[in-house]
Amino acid sequence: MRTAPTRARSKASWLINKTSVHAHRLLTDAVAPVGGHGHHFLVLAALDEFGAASQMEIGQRIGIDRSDTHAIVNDLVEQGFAERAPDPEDRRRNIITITDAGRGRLAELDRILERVQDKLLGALSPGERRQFVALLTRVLDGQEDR
Amino acid sequence: MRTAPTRARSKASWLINKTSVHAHRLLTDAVAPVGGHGHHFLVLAALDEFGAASQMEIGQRIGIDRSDTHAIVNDLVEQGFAERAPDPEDRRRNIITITDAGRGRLAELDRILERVQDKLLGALSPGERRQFVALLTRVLDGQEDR
DNA sequence: AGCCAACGTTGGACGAGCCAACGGTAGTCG
DNA sequence: CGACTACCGTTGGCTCGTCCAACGTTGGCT
Repeated sequence: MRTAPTRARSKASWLINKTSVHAHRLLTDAVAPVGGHGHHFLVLAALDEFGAASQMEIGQRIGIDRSDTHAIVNDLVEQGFAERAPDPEDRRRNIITITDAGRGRLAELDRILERVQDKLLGALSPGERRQFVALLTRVLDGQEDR
Repeated sequence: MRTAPTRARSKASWLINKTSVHAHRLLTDAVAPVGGHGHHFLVLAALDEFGAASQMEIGQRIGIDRSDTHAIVNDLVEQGFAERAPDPEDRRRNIITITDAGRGRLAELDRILERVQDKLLGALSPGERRQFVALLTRVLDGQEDR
């Protein structure tokens, strides 16, 4: 691997984009064998942590478009990891509920993703990983409210 | 903005992917007004730092496919920022050379990208930025050689 | 001479993120 | 009550970045 230009390697934006490609591939490769998808984990995590919610709310929480949320929820319902029911109090909405099988699936995906973190952050010590995640969180939060 | 699930926010892979979307948008938005492209900067930076090179070598350095390198070099040649000439010693190759105008363009894009870094890392102090870039570099390098 | 590898070029596949439009529902205001 | 507006889910499609396959040309090897 020939070295990239110094000017590029000093730009955080370039480092992030390049690393993101690797991270994304690690994630999809790790989750594909069990018939999963990166977004499945996010939706299940949101349902588990915040309880049943409308598709709109889920999409806002995990930061994806409502049309994509629709497709992900379809998958989860098909696989028995979530249930979709119309909201009796507001029939415009669907209420999505996580099932017991869904909680099991969430745990499975969580374990898989933890291994992905290990592969991704293998070059860092545990302390550095925490530092990295902390800095990254602040960078991301600084972007979200604009 | 509703908060994302804790499980997601603790995963470096998710943070990186999400931040990458913001970084990429900041980059393209900043570079579009001058008729540029993120990859233009990379190719020019490689030519400036390592001298004239084949398209293959450029692509390997900045980590993009040769077909995409082809398109980027086309742009740069059209705009007068680079020149493409067949290699007299190996006629399979093209030798790409940066022009004086190309060096000026590189400086312009570099200034623009520095402002992008400021927007992206606005939440971090100068010392934290250096730390962040250092950690990110190690993470990326750990992925490249696999 | 014959075979294989390298390079540039072209075309296209694939997924992620995003947007527009529609029907159905709820809330609001005259 | 009726009209208007806003919201949600659903469907379809657009754009861009990344990647791969195939081809013709050229060079190296035996």
